[in-house]
Amino acid sequence: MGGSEQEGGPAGESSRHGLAELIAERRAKAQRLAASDPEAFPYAYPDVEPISTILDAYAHLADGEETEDRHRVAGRIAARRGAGRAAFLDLVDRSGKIQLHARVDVLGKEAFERLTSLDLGDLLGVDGAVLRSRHGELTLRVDAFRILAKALRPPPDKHHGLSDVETRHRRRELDLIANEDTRRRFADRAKLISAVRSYLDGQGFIEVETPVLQPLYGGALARPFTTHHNALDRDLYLRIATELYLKRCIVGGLERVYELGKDFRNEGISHKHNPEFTMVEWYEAYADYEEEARRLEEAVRAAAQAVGYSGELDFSSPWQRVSFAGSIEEATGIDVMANRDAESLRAAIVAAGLAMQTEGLAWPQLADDLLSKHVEPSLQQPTFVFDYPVELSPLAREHRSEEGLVERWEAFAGGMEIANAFSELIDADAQRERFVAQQRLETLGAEESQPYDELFVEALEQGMPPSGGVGLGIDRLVMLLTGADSIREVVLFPAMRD
RNA sequence: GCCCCGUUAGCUCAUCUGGUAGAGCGCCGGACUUUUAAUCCGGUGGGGCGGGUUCGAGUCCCGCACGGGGCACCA
Repeated sequence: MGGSEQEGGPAGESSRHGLAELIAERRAKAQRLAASDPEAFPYAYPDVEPISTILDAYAHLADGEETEDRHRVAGRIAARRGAGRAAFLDLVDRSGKIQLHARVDVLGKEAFERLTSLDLGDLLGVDGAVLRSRHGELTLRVDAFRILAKALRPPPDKHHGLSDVETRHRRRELDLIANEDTRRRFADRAKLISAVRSYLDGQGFIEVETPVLQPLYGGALARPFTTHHNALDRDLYLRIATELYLKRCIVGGLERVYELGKDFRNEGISHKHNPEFTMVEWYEAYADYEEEARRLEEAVRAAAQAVGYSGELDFSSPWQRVSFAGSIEEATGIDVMANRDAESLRAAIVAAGLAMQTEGLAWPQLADDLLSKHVEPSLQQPTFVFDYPVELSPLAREHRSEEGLVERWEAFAGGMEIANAFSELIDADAQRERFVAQQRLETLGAEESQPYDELFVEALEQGMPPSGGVGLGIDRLVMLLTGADSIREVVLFPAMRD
């Protein structure tokens, strides 16, 4: 539907007579039910079993076999067949779907008619005996039932479901009602997050919570959202990363910390980008980026296992490893390390005949563009890209043997970046210089740079142990492990225009 | 921000060159005691918004909104 149509006002309802009538029918039924029985809609319905446990427990039942085993289920009415003196209903809960057999000779005329006059989408609780129909469908013979809630609005099509992408994202509840795939995907998301937490917890990490509202943003190169604190009468930023605060926790001696939560970046929206997204960052004293690469492999493997991933990507260790400069040279023939200023790199790009915007870009942007446009899309299988230029990585420690590089990797899979890690820069004076260099880059045309964070530098001055840190994009990992091609499919309520 | 495509009933979809907009599901009424996209009969409901061209616009033109894809931006 067009987004311009707003619900609510009498004018809006009258222009959609059909829907208004449907709602009126359902509301009248709800009122009749309430009038006929003061307890028509109970406040609770205890001892409900998941449908799937009943399906599993009676998988052995032969066609036509009946039991007197009573079970209680509850869910939403998804379909209804037959009438007269017997009817079949499909009841759906979070775990699955089961058929109900309603018989007038079991329920009596009044209750039978009350049950069969329900609408698709209504919520129903049932006590019944398990049987398998002659057609082989596991079924509950309805012995007693409670109407739990009335759906005033019609549900999506019982067979075709809801396919309109816009409605699926704006009205996620309808998507969840109509599409089992959607329900499963978000259940998988929860399992994946739980697996990552559980992995880190098991490795001695402690989960911490650092400010979302920050006086100064940092830890990534991105534009922030700004907000305002009234009592303090000052502007604050929504965090773009948790990095700097987590490192202060490492300085403080917490040794292994992680935070899993939302970051906010005020940038474009795409199938890979939502303005608020979920990231886990972990930091670990006495480890370097090699150690963290191993950890990422383990964490992702745990996540893949948790959701039973069986797709094309091979997350079994060890992942492919390439170098930043080497992968660019292989893809484009350009040696970025031999062209260390914007002028000469731009010339090399032009000479190579690459269709790329180069005007006004500083060296780091040019080098990063080469990677993201000519290398990243081809990285389908999980791959680490190692050893980035120092200009791109103001928070990473200088490479132990390669001049001009830092010890940093990014992990890619499915043509997307999923993680980023460093041997952390722990030298306070070097960090101060990097911040200054960032400010200089900004004047050379960089859109974003790392703001100078004096409090962070002072924290480093307390002495920080050699450490490794990782940031892993949860939404993108969910995309990969559930086969979603858009981040909007793995975020329950993605950002949409009003 | 730019380019391309899309928007028809509550849902899923039709509607050849401009000429009274159809179906299935749902919902309402009726038949049916093992159906499963139940079936059968009858009924109900619609062109995203705003302009323009035309005797006549869902269809052609312009603008807007929203969505999808791409670019830019963005690790």
